[in-house]
Amino acid sequence: MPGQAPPTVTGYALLGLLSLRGEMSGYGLKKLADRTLRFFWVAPAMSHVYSELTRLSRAGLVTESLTQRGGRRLRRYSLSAAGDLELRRWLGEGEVDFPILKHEVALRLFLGHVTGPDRPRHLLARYRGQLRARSEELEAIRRSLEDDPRFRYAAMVAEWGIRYYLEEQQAVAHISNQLDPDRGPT
Amino acid sequence: MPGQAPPTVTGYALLGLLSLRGEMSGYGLKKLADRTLRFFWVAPAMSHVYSELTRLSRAGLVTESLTQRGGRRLRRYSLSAAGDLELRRWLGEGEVDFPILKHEVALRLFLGHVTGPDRPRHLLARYRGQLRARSEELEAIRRSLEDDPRFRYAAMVAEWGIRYYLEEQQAVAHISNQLDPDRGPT
DNA sequence: TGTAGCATGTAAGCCGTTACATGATTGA
DNA sequence: TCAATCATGTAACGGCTTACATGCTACA
Repeated sequence: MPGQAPPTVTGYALLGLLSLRGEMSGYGLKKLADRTLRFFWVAPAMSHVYSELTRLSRAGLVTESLTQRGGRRLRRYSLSAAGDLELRRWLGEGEVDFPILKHEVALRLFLGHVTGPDRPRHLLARYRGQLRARSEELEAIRRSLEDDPRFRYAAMVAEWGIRYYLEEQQAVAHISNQLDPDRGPT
Repeated sequence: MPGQAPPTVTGYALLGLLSLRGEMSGYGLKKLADRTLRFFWVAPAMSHVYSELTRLSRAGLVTESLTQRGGRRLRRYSLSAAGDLELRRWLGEGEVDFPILKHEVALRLFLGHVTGPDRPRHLLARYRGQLRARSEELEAIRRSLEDDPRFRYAAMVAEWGIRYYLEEQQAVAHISNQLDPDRGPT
């Protein structure tokens, strides 16, 4: 069977979540992704999780177990031996892209010459609030990860994120100062 | 003419570049994007720039001027009055998404329980080198922006980026320490 | 009794990519 | 004269999204 396309990065990320938690439903996987992957990769849409899981299953990297509970069919996925191997292979292998940032706030600051300083100033203020909210969210998650050695690496990534959000708040404060009306540009 | 889809964010970004620099070729726009947008939005593929420009042109937001120079046709684009208006409208309007980060290094650290600490440690070291290179690149760009009030906002974004790369280097150092063999996890 | 959460999917389409194709100009 | 850079596109396709469709279960 030639032309089996390798999984996408998101596919591997899902394999990784399964390796962390064991058997899960697509729905559960989505919720877990929202608590983890979302902060440094993507928050995949529900439908995307399902289609990705279908592909992984066809490739033999996850196994499905279909159960009936009441009137509801429940499909649980877990990492197959082949999936575990393939995940390890991918993790050990070469090319890792430099991170990509899609930062609309920065884009709008960049275009400040069109709007004048008021608009970026306002957006920066809002962004700061969002950063605070995100910080708290992520800190709650990090606390929930504490003291379980299995989640040690997850906790490190969470701390990295918290640190980033903090620094970002300071950067925003600094820029807002520069945009201050007193010392302000046109 | 109903059903004219509004430009994408990247479309607006290109309008913004035109507003900053005036008349440019698709090729020139791509090069400019690589020195600016790349750091906080995307580095659009050459072909993407052209197709986006075609759409903007059809929507009347940019005007084309086709000239012949030797055996080569040169198509230059500039912001139309409608484009300028639409750009201002968009910049002034609501919803700005929270930044999205696609961070493969973080993903691989997150999955450290699969590989053990050596692999993330190695990737982190490489990442640090890339961060240094990027820092220098961006610092050169920022210097090229100095002392021109038109580029004031662009310079602020460049400084923001430099600051981010610096903080990221420190974070990486911190994490690498935690992964140190002496105090190391399994 | 109603609603929030659990649960599983299909269809259509957009944004952006890589691969392919072509050729002129500048300067070492 | 050769390579790098300038310059303009088309075709195919991939990853991910939104909108749509359906229905069970727990609990207030």
